[in-house]
Amino acid sequence: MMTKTFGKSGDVSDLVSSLGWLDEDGSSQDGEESPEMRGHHGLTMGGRMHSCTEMGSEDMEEEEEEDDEEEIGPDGENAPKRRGPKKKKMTKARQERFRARRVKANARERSRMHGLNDALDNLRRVMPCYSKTQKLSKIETLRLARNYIWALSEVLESGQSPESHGFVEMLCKGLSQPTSNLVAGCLQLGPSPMVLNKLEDKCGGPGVGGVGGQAVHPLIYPSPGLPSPPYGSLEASHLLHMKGFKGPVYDNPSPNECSSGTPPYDGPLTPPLSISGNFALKQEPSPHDSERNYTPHPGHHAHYLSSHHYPTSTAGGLPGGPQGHPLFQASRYELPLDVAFDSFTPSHLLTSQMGTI
DNA sequence: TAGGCCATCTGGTCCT
DNA sequence: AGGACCAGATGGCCTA
Repeated sequence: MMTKTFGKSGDVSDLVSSLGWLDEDGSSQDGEESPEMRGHHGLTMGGRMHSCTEMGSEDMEEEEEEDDEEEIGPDGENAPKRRGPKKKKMTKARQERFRARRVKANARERSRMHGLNDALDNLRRVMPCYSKTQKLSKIETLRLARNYIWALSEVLESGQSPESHGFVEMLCKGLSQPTSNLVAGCLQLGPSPMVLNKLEDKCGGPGVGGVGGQAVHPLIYPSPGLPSPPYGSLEASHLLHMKGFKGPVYDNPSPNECSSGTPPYDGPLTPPLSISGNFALKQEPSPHDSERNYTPHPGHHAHYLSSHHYPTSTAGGLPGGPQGHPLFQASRYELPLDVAFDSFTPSHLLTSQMGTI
């Protein structure tokens, strides 16, 4: 591991261990270095450290000197004195301060990324087809969110029905095929009889409540006589109480818009109508709060990943690509059994469940 | 096995 | 000086 990592860097492993890199940040409580540290030892020491201002190569050479008080130039005693300001020696005290700063910075960075992920998770919850186990990837979540805002704005402006293909196509614009299939399946526009059967199994049948006693979105089970889900009032204007439905008002996207796996941002997509006033945010406790106290574990990645499944975007076709629009293809992606449509309630979620995004 | 996605560490930069 | 933010790099896990 270390030998492999430092293979190109020469013998710096001694330096690394002398600096205490293997046991920083509590990441190696049992004395083993974490995988992350393994990787970054090689990176830091082997390459980028040369441009580091905090610990430049000269400082590193100084660090190799166990005696803090000796001052020997990089090339030995006979080396000409450097011009310019003298670099501070990396004494042990400085090393310790540096490590302490680094440890704190790492913790802050972790916390920051956790916050970012929490916000992303909150965003997932207000997206169509939220599933606790089949989470959308980060990039797909952002794309779907963009499309969702755009589609809702279109609904408000043009009166387009949220049940139309146009609405769903707007939602799926630029998404990967698996995600598009997921959305289409959620909105019952895709080839989803099997999917719906699964959902019925899970939900107790169309219109019979939702997962865990939560409401089923009426777009999925628009049968008459369904109990009114506990939506707020805004969703009525957004999605559910659309009057004067004029049928699909969808403008087909340009042929090249969905022709790549990671479609570039196709223009400003400025929503025609501002709905910013609908975002009355109310923070709810995050499910990750209990994970805030980071306890590094060799298998923490496995633990995380084993409990989250992401629809991979590598499954071939792309929207508008050679395989055609995903909404009208045979489903290659099955919905998870626990897809929770209760989150597909735009306004009440926006007003009551939406955390800080 | 390759590719996607992820968490993490890290150094640089900017700001207070 | 220290914190926030960012991007690069790395390795692990999962899936096709």
